[in-house]
Amino acid sequence: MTRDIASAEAELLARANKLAGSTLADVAAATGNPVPLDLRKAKGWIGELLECALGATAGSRPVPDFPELGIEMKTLPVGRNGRARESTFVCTATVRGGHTETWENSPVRAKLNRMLWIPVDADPERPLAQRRLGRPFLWSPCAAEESVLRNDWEEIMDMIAIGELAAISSEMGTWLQLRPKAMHGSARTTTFDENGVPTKTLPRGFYLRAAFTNRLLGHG
DNA sequence: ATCTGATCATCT
DNA sequence: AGATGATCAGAT
Repeated sequence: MTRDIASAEAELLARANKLAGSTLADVAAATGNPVPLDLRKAKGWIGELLECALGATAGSRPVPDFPELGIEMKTLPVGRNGRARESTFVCTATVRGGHTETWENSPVRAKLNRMLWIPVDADPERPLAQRRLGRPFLWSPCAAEESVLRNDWEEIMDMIAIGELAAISSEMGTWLQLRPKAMHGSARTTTFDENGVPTKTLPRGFYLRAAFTNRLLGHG
């Protein structure tokens, strides 16, 4: 890593650190965003608020939030017990088969390679506006962690490559899992079955299990 | 349509 | 209570 990337990364972390302890109402006021009553119809609101506050530039492109730094930012909803309340969406899964994607050049690895995690109070008893941000931290997988993540990814992608998407269960994967990622249950995208015939299927995404993010929170 | 941001709601 | 399966909003 070059020195300017390293310092830009440190500067991003410093800016995120200044937000630690703020309420969502504070951040919303500073960025000129209204706070919704709850997240039922604004599920991504906290993530979008923090992207706005920190100046993420990726938009909805399938690249890390801070492309020039190679950093992916994620909010991490934490319950009163200090543990993650939800899995973490990583990115859409390429479900169209073909064996061109490798772990090394996959979008999953590009995002997991360097992440800025921002814990957020997600106590459902506390009104959204009063929830506070925790202390952000940068993370990259160590060799052992990357090996597990890579194995999960390869098992899933191997099944997709041979047309066995329909047989993939959400229970596959130690830390990475494949789950529906769609507007509703009748959404469809194209995949290829075991005979190579184009077939419609529910779009899927890769998610990190809470068992994984809890390790990052010190609850391994 | 398909990507991003995720949490909700239900089942076990 | 935890995990799976379903769903909601916005950008391109």
